[in-house]
Amino acid sequence: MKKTTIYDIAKKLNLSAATVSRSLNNHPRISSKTKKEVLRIAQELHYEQNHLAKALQSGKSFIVGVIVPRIDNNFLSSVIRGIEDKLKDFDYHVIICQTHEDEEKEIENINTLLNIQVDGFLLSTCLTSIKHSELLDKIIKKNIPLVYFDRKMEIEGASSVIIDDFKGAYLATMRLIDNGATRIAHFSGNREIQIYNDRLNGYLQALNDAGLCVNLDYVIQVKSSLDDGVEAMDKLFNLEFPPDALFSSSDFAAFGAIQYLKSKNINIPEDFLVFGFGNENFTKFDELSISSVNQFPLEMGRITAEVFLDIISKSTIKNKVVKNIVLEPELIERKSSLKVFQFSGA
Amino acid sequence: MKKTTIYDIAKKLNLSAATVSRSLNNHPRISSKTKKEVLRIAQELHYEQNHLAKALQSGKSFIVGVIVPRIDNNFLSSVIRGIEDKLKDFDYHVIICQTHEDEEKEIENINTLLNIQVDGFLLSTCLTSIKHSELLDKIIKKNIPLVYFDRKMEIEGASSVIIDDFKGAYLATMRLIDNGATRIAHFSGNREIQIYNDRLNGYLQALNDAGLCVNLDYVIQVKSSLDDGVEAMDKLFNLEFPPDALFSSSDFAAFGAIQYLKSKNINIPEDFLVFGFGNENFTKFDELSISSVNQFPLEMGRITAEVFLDIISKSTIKNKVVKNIVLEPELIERKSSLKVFQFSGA
DNA sequence: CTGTTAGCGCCTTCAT
DNA sequence: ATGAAGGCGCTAACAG
Repeated sequence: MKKTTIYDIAKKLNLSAATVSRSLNNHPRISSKTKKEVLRIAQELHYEQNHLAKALQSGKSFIVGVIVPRIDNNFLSSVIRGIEDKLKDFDYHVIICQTHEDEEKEIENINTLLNIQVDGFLLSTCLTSIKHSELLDKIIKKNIPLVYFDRKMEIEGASSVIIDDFKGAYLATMRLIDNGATRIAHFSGNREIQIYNDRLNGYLQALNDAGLCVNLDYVIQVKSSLDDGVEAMDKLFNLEFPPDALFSSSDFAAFGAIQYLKSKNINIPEDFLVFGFGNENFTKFDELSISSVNQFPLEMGRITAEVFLDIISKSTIKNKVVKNIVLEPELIERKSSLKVFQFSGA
Repeated sequence: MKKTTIYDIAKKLNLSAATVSRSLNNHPRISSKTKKEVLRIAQELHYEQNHLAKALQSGKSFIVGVIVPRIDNNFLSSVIRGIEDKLKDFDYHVIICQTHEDEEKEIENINTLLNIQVDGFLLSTCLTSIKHSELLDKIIKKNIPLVYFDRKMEIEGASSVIIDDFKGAYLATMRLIDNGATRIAHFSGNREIQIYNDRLNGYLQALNDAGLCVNLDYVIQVKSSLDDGVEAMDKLFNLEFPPDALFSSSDFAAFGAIQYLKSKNINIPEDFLVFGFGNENFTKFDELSISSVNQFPLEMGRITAEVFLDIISKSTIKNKVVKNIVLEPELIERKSSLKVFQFSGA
């Protein structure tokens, strides 16, 4: 059986397709009698709007493209959920693309989404070099809303929703210091990516403010993976003076670090303090109990979607809405960074 | 600047839009000279095909909908990656929806995807009751390819790509028995979902074949989460005769079980053997080293996509292609299920 | 309040 | 080998 269109229901009611269309869209100056009839017949005939036709006609696809490094972690999948939850009330659909931290793949994804004419880009980017600014400019030029979340780039005309990574890092490091650490190592990410650079700077600032000297041997760049955490920890413990604490910009790497420490029978938090970042699901489990920084992923997703909707609805050709939102991080302290009481006789 | 269409390039070349369209689609009876010119001008004008128009015209959206319980685990995100990798070579795009194990949400997702006229459904379903068969029938009636992966339902006309869950469970349980376990507990999932039922049956069959008696107190239904694993383990150890091994249909729950055991100073594998299912990333780490069943997610995704492409290309109105593929599981044995040698003087 | 017309961009008969 | 015409389903502009 053929799909029913507005023409079918127009014919049945001796109306024009335009009137049917208007009725369906609840146009103000259509008699409510007509509207009711149209609605009735529409149901009767199991009418369903053809989004494709509407999209072609309106120039909008009602699809937004979400590009992330990967989806198999709690943080990003929660952000995505936040985005979806918000957007579904506005009839937008979401296409998710993964870059696997590969810049080429991200370019490819952007082009694909450009191709299917998404109405907006929501990006947690892994792009670093400015050689890609051309592509991003294309998005801006085409007036497609571009909202970064978590990981942004500085692009004229792009919006962003991030947390204050510097602050999160600063506070986390400070907690380690407060709790007695003096030789704090740091797992950094790719420093061309702003969040990792910010976290590094927060860490450095905290050391500085506490009057601790910075040992660059303690700063190691890792990928957000357990393997890298293990390996990096091994490096640190082959130094002449190994650290006594770790602030990791990745929970996964922190997990790896803890694996390593346990294998060496180094006790946490008695002998070594650990603070992670991201508040991944596994951090809260007893055996790990990793202190971490909460980035409020659901909220971040929701707000990212809201910024997009704002741009869509309020932007004019003359006046482009651009929002840059910074969320507050929250420290979640678990066993791994607990203060160890020293019974110094006094 | 306006988007360039085939008309623009037709005008520039004094050709008809039809010829341009044919050239772009590499139609056989267009002179190669014309084709070349069209291609040249197309590039010059930065022509990009309007997918929406093509979709409207062809009745195809070039989008396939993927519905999964959740994306934040290794198995499903890898399957999705496999799907994407395969499909992108055929110009199909993927929309991912999460159900969070909520049947209502799955229905909602299916309706949404139906609405945007996806060209196919790739489902890892959480639907159990047959009350939904109506909706699924709608998909079949509309002749939209429906391919289940991992979790299937028995629907006339639907295809599926799954692993042999029964066999995986049977073999895993058998290994535990071979390695000395006699009181093997099982974490089951929702048994209305076929994979969990199959795994349960594999477990039961193995016990039976080994001449071990079944103790239903040892079979506990859990969600695929650490919390549930901890809780279930607590239940088991409050039994008069606690088990000496666990076959869990979820790695996450197995992880939880191990957390519990460690907190009780029960050593693995000396005092207790564990076998999981899914080969999640974390299973391979030293502290855990959980034996598990590999489901070859990348391959499963690829094959699922291939089945879809097969259906698309080979199905006729008379002859509907239906494929049901069962992959072989692979046992991955790690420390958690190792045989413990008993020095029985003999 | 409703009808007519036209067009979004593409492809596909049917001609030539 | 190419052109002309029509239509996919919908909405917006212009009438009345």
